[in-house]
Amino acid sequence: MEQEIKNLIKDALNNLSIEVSNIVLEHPENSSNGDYSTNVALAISKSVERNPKELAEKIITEIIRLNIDKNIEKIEVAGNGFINFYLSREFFRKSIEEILNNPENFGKNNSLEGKKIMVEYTDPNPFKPFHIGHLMSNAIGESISRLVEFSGAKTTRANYQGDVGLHVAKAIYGLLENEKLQNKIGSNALQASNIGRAYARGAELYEIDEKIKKEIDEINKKLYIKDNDKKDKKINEIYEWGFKVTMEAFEDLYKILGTKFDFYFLESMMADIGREIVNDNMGKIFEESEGAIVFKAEKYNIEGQPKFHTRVFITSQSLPTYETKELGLTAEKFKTYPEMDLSIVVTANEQMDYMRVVAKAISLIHPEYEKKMFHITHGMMRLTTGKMGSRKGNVITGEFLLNDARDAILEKMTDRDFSPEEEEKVANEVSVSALKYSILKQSIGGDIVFDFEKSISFEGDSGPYLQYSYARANSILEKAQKENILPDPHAFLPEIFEVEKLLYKFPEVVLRSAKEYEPHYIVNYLIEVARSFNSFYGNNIIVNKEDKTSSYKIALTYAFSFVMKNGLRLLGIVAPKKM
RNA sequence: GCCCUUGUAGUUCAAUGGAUAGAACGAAGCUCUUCUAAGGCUUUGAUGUAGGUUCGAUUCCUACCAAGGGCACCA
Repeated sequence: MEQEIKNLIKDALNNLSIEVSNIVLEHPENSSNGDYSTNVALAISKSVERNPKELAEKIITEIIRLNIDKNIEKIEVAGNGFINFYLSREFFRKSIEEILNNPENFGKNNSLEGKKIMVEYTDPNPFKPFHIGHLMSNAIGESISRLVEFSGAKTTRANYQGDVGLHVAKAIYGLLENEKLQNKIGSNALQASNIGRAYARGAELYEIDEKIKKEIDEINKKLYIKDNDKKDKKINEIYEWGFKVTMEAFEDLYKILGTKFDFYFLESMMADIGREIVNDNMGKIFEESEGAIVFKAEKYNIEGQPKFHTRVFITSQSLPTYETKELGLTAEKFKTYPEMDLSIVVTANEQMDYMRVVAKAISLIHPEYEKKMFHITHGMMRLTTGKMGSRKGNVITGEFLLNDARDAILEKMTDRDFSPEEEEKVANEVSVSALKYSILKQSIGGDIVFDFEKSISFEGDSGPYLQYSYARANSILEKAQKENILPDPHAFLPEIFEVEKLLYKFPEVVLRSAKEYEPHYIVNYLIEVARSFNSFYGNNIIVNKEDKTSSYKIALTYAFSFVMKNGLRLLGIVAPKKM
């Protein structure tokens, strides 16, 4: 429709001998200003030295003279010279029909058709808690994965995890100090939370006790021993158990969160690969400085662009830094998935600067990778009570949040007749939705001030509100089936509802969201759609044998439920039929 | 000091250079013998400061102020 109207305007301008390179057509915020609007008369009024309102009138006359198809009800001049297009009943009727004809695919686009994309996100570390920061990365990464998938890309999901390093040694120290924490009974989550506690203890002592600091450093060195015979048996045993149990606990969480990774990359594997790359490029890209091996990226600064800086890749102790591992990781990704067109990495924005430096180094080695790497950074989770850090132990784990949200939801669900399994399943789906929604509702660059109460709220601006709207629609559809009234998008109904004016826009919103990697456009759109549907629901009796237009209202309800379901899926949220 | 983010109702967030700057929470009121009241319907309130570009600026540019992050051997 958008293109048709644009062509119409273009032809009209042509006939008036006015040339315009780019016609802007948008949806007015307020639907009383029409369904589409163009500012073209305002934009060109100066260059043609005409009054914009008069010009707009002329353009409209010309459009009407040219052709006015039955999708357009009327065209008006408004404000200072906007031209507003009002779509017809017939257009909205057809758009409902279109949704019903292909519900699964409604909203898809082919902007990334055939592209192969890998998205790396979540990245929790074994031996450390899975906290709300990881939840944030997971929600964003999963949604972006689904957005590019819905745009035609073949998408794979990757997770990169720090299985070596000081944090492991700290956790192991904590476990050695308090053997009770090594209890191997209970769920993965329970065992993992004990390990998390051991980590917090170890991290605390590392800061305040010199002697313990040395012990932990010693454990760390032992962890790097590769020869099986020389390994410390006890430490090794704890490591194997701890690694397994924390990784499995993460896996349990991914299941609840709705993520399934295709690739797991471990930091320990990347060090050697990265080191080799550094060695191969000594003198060309990397150089020695103060005993360390560094990349002096500032040599590549470009006027007007953010500046690079020097980063250490191999320390003077001859240990590879994170930069080197990242180098190895990127190489490994392209090796694992050679036909890859785009490698997206989702991390917090504190990593932005050094990722730029690493990316620069990589693109000097592999110029063909330069355009294939994309780093998406999100803000930080901030607590209303202050800063959170896993070292300080004041972390809110994903487990804890999900459990709490689920308990609150279970209390609310008492009046539905669910089997215990169903109840558990739906409660999980609703709690995930509450949390994901509170993360995805804002643009991803900024920090999120995390309010526990609000994050599990079910009212107003929330994930459960969207799910609830879907469940209500579904219950109407069940009733319609029982009463044997079939949906009919051809049935006549003179009134055009607000919800109809929104439903046809879904594909545009998806496209924009995918192009900008911004799930919040979907969120805002779904809230608007849900609100308009709830209003429609409140003011109309939809299933009614006496009402000849009932079958159209049911068709509309179907269309809404399909859009809502597809939209929620893009956010990584499941839409339960009952709640 | 330099580089990135971000400054919008009391609070948390929206607004591809457009019209009367949208929601939600909070507060006040109304609404279930109709399909899920986790709902609907009313009322209330905001663009950090100073310039510039533009027919038009929350949006773009410059300076300042404020918050957060980053800038050599941590990740």
